[in-house]
Amino acid sequence: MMNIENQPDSLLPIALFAGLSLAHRTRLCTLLHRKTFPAKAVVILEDHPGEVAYIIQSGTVKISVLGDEIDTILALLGPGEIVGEMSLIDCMSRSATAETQEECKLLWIDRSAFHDCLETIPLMAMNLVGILSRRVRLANARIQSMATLDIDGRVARQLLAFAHEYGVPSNEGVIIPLRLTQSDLAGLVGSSRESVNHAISSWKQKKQISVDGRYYITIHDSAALAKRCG
Amino acid sequence: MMNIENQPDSLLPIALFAGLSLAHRTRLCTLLHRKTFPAKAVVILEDHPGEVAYIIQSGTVKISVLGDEIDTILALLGPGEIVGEMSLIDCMSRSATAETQEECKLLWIDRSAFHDCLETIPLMAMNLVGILSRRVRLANARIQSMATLDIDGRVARQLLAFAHEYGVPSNEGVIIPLRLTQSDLAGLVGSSRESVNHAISSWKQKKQISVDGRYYITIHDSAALAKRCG
DNA sequence: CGCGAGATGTGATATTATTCACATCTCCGG
DNA sequence: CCGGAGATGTGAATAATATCACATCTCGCG
Repeated sequence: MMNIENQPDSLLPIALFAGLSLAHRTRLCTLLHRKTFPAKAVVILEDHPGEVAYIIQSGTVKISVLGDEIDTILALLGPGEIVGEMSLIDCMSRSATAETQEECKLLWIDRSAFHDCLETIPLMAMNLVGILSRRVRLANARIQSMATLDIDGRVARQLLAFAHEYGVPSNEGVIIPLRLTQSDLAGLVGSSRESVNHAISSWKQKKQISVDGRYYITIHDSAALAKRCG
Repeated sequence: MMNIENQPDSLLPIALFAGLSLAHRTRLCTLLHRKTFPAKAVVILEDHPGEVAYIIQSGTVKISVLGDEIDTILALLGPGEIVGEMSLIDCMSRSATAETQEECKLLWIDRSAFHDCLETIPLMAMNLVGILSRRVRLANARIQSMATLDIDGRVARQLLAFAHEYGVPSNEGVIIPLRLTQSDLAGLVGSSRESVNHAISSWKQKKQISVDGRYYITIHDSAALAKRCG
C-alpha cells in the first residue's frame, strides 16, 4: 500500500490517463497507490459501499454477479482497464464482485482524489466518458447476442470478442491470453458448462480452435466462428 | 429545425444539463435546435455515421438492433433522456436504430457543439459520466437477468424496471406510461411474443397486473412480480 | 360506423438446452 | 512422483422455449 512515486510515464498507456500532461501525471503519481494481490483475491465485494477504484497494471480480474449456484460473469478485464469506478461516480454500492484470476498488480485511488482529478483535469473526464461509452456499446452487443443467438453462437461471439480485445497473433492463429475455463465461458454467455463443452469440442474436432495448457484457447479459423454469429 | 431561443429554464430538468449556470444554459439554447418528429419516424439509422445527438422533450423513442425477423430492443427512452451521444463521443457509426413511438419533440445538437460544451463546461462532462455510468449498470443488470432468469422472470424484471423508471402511482397500483406491445416486450427480454403472452395472461388472471387501452400496463402486485426475479 | 391491420390468446408439435450422472483427464502441491 | 481437486468429455432423461397455425379481438381511420 505504497504510492507509486516517480513513474509518471507508466501512466501513459492507461486509457484513463491517455494524453495527460507530465504535470498532471506527476500529480497522479502522488494520489495513486500500488498493491499486489494474490490469485483469487476478492478485490471488490458486491453490495458493499465503494471507496476506491482500481487500475490493472498486470494480471486479469473477473467481474461477476454471484447467484445461487449460477455466477454471471460480466467481464474479464486485463491491464490498463479501470475497475470499480462506478461506485465512486454515483455513490451506489458495488453492483458486482471483482476477484483476481492470477496474482495482480493494481493501482488504487480513493473517492476524493478521483473526484478531484476528474474536476481539475478535463481531459481525464473526457477519457472516462470514452471508456464508459465503449462499455455501453459492448454491453449492448452482448445483450443483442443473448437475445438472438443460440449457445454456440454466443460462445463464438465471446471468443471472437476476446480475440479482438486481448488476442496475440501467432503463425497458428490468434491466441487468447486469458485463463478461460468452460465454466467461465458458461458464466459469460449465460448457459451451462456442458453446453459450452459441446461447442468447444466440436470446434476442436474441426480444427477451428485448439486449447493449450488446459486454459489457453487459440482460434485457427475465425471466419468459421464468425459464421456462427452475425 | 429552429433553435430553441429563450427558454434556458427548460433545460434544468434534463440530467445532462442539471446544475448548469444560467450563462451556460443560455449559451446551450443557441446550440440546441428543436425538431418535432411524427410517430414511427426513424431518427437514427444503424451503421450510418452519426453527426448529432438528440434530447427527448416529449414522447418515447425505441432503440433497437434490427435482425432477420428478430429485432432486439435495447431501450425505450422517455423525456429527459439523451439519444445518440455515443457516436459523437467515439466517432464510430450508429450501433442501433432509434425511432419514435409517438409524435416526439426532440432537441438536437451537432458534434462540434457537443464537444465544445463538454470541454468548456466541466459540470456537463460530469453529468454525462453519471448518465453513462447508470447505463452501464442497467445494461449489466439486464445481462444478468438474461443469463439467470427464465422468460417469466425476465418479463417481470423488465416491467418492474419500467415501473421504477417511468411509473406513475395510482390507487390501483403503478401505471407504466409506455406503449408496450407484447412483441416489444419479447424484443426487450429476448424471447418469442407467445412466451410473453403466456406470462402476461397468467398475471392478468391472478389480478397482479392489468392492461388498459390495449397497451398500458398497470402493476397491482409488484411484490408478486418481484418474487419471479431476484 | 364498419373494415382492416395490427395485437392478442391458445393449443399442438418441434427444437434446444438444462440437468443429472458418471468417467476421465491433468496440473499443482506436498 | 503421487494424490486429489478442479477441469473436461459424453450420453440419456427432462424441462423450457420456440415455432406454427389459427381464432379472436380492438382501435384508428376512412
